This record gives sequence, C-alpha cells and structure tokens, in this order.
Amino acid sequence: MSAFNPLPVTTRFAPSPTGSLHLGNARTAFFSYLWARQSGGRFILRIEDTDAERSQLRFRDALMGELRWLGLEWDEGPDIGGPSAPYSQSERGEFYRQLYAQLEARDQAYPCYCTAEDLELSRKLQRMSGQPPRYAGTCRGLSAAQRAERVARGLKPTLRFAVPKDQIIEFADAVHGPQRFSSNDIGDFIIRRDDGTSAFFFCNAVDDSAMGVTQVLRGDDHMTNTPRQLLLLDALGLRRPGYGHVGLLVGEDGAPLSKRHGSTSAQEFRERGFLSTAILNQLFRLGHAGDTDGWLPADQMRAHFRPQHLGRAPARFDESQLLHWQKETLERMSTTEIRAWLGAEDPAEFVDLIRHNVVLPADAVPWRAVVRGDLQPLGEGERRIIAAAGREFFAAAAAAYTEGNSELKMLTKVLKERTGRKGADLFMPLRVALTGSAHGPELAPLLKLIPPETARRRLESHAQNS
RNA sequence: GCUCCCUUCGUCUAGAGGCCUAGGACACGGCCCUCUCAAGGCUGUAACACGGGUUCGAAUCCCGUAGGGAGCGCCA
Repeated sequence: MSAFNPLPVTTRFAPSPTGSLHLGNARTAFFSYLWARQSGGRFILRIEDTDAERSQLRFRDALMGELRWLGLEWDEGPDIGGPSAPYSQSERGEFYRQLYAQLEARDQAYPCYCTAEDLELSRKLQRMSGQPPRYAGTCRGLSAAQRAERVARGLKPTLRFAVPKDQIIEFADAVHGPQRFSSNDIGDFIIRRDDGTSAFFFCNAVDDSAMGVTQVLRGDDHMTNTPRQLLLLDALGLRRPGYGHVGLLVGEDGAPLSKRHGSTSAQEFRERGFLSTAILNQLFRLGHAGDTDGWLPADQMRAHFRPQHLGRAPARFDESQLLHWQKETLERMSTTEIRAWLGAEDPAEFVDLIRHNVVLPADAVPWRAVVRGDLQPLGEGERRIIAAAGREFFAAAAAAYTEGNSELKMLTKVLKERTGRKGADLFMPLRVALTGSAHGPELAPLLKLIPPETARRRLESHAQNS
C-alpha cells in the first residue's frame, strides 16, 4: 500500500558544484524526486555555488547531466528557471543582503572581527580544557567605537548570527521522529563570510524556505545542523520547511562511501556500462523499503516509494546487489536496445546469442573474439578438459568438420559414431576448443557465427600439440 | 570533551506488544532442468548488539552498557 499524501510535497536537491555526483547524493536526490512526484508536488534543483573557489560550471553541467541520465527531471532549476529564480546561489546576493540587513537591524546578527588564526587558537584551547569548541562570543558585545577601531585596522568582518540563549528548539524529523535541542549548545555561527558571500547554514535554510520547499531530505550528517537553521528561520520570520534525515550511504567497510571503495560517482557507474534503471533499483532499496521486492521500471518507482520507510541506520552499498538489478534490467531490454548499449555494431543475431552472458559491456569482448578474432589463453579447467579429451578426439573432430559436418548437430552425430563419446564428454571439449571457455552461450548457433576456417583451425590445433 | 543519531541473517530490509518456532530480496550451498553458463523451479545455511526492567506476553515500550557515526569550520 503506498502512502496517502493529501498534500503535494515540494522537495529539492541542492548540490554544490565542486565535484561529480556522488552515489549518496544521487540517492537523496532520487528520494526527494520520488517524494515530490508521488504527491504531485514539485522537485527543485538549486545550485549551492557560494564557494567561488571550488565551484565550477563544468561540475554544475556534469551534475545536471547525471541527474538527467538517471531520469530525475526537475520542475525548477538554473537552466529552466521558475517562480523562485534565480536557482544558483551565486546570483541570489541581493536577496541575502536584505535578510542580513534585517538581522543586523534587530541585533540578531553582528560583525565579527576575529581572524581565522584567533578562532583556531580558541578552539584548540577549548578542546584541551575539555570544552566544546564553540565560538566564545568575543565580538558579540562590541560597541560602535570598538567596531570602528577594528575597521580602521583593516579587519574585514564576518557576520555572525546571535544565537538566543535558553531556547528549546523542537522539530519533527520525517525519518527520526521528534527532536529536541537546546540553543545553549550552539555557538554564534557565521552567516556571511568576510568576502561578503553567504555561508551554508544561512543560504541553504533561507532558500529552502523562500523557494517554498516543504520537505527537506538530506543526509544524517545534517541532523545537528538543523536546530541552528531553524533558529535562523525563526529570527527572520520565515516559514520552516519539514526536515528528514536519511542514514548515510556507506561502503563495504562501513565508512562513508569514498574513492577507496572504487566507483562512487554516478558517472563512473555509467561509464562502466551500468544502466540507470539498475542503479535506480538499487538506490531505491538502500535506506528505504518500498512496498515490493521485485524489479521496477523507473517510471513506476514513485508509486512504490514510502517516505515513512526511509532508513535511520547507515546503509551499505553492495555491488553484488547492483549487479543483480543490472541483470534484471538487461532481461527486459530488446535486442536492439542491448545492441545500442554494447555500442560495437554487433550483428543482431550475435547480440541475441550472447545477451544472457553479459552483465557489463566489457563482458561481450571475449565473445566477440570467439566470432571474429583470436581466443584468450585457456584457463586451468579448460586445459584439463582438452587434455582429457585427447588428441585423437580433436583429430576426429577436425576431420569430421572438414568433411562438411559444420553444423553442431551433424558434427556431434558423426563424432558420437566415430569416438563413442556422448553428453558432456562430447560437448565440452568441442565448446572449449571452439570458444576457449567451458561456459557460454548455446554452442550450435555460436558455431554458425564462427568462420569455417577459424573453427577448423581451432579443432586442429588440439589434434597436434596437446 | 559536549550535543545528537544509529544497532534484525554476510548485505539490503519487513516488523509499529501476541499473526515471529522473526518474513522477503541479494549473495552463498544443494537438487531439478540442461552440452556449459545464465535464466527458471524447488530447497538449505544464516539475524533481533548486551544487560536489566514494564507486561500474562517484547525484535517491538522504559533504563542502562557496549560498539559505530555525525555535528560543534570563513566546507557543504
């Protein structure tokens, strides 16, 4: 039974364009997308590029490319606009400035002249004395004269939010349930950097609210950031979105997914030949339980998505499960589609033959070599099969083949008569000699695709030097 | 250090006090099918972190313990 959502939910994905689309981010984007689609709401793409140093346009474009490849179409975004434009934070400076002015006018924010070194030292001292490393409030009570003095010294201030004391912040987390924090555990944090750009806590919260996001879905690592964003929104009189914190996606060793786990970006999986539907099927089940166990086509996932079944515990990414969904997806594709996916101009009959022996495009390479090329060196098991069959067997096979028994059915019939062998003893040596492997697609049709001269040569080679 | 979060088979998860001698999926093993592999069918191994409560009854509620994780950044 899927969730009954009387109200359309507006969700968003707000990546910073500082790298490729990580699988973990792809997953939260996907869940957000599904939630919006399921409820008939909107899905917004917002680019958090206030860090000019690290943000790059090429990352933004790559991010959007991966999102599209996965089929996560957004209703509002930097490329298509929308009622809350612009959708790149680097272009929203004017909006932020108004809010800063509002905060400063009410003494809910104040300039801080502490240098990065000052702060680092302070944190170090706090840590050493067993205190939480929080901003000490040094600049909170500065008079106008003191501020002027610091400006005169050439110090460029940041803007800090003045966190109110003795406040209890409560919110209902969509995945964790009721949460309760004390504002006394929160230090005054920076909402504007000394270069005038906006800091994450600020623009992220403010934009979610201003853009009409009703449900923020993000990683667990943001859980304890939420109360400070709520405080900020409250101070500004802005509407609070709902928040939901999903357990992180981790690698096989339990550590957050990173480079040393191999592929971690959507792009890398795509380049290896994974299909977007396979990845979606996998992500759908990582930290989420839908109402079905089976494979789902991409466009049906929204109907089976259950936001109330989002996971709290970290989910391990296991490639063997992805491989399973890859196979399931492949099974449902037409020969034409698979041929395009393989991208090698293979004849349709060849694709049809090998499709069940291929999970990734690279798996097709050896089969292509069987039909037009040279065989790989034999493996241990294969050599044993050849040796067990014996030279005479292959001499007989080559002879029979040369006499015109080029069809497997005829070939085995003649060989059965001449050598007395049958079953696996008959087929396996032929399979190995002809294809180089003990496993593979059906042999008869495969043999038809091997040039006669090549087939003969392969049989003969084992009659001579084994 | 402080605050917060997490903990069911190897993995992903179902489970919202009795329907649980804990279900499904992936992986793994066996059997069937079969020239092989894959697919398919059948089948097997395998989990409630630990300790106390509450209750007629706890995987489910409460309290501790242990182990993981996050945040406390002029990163997002």
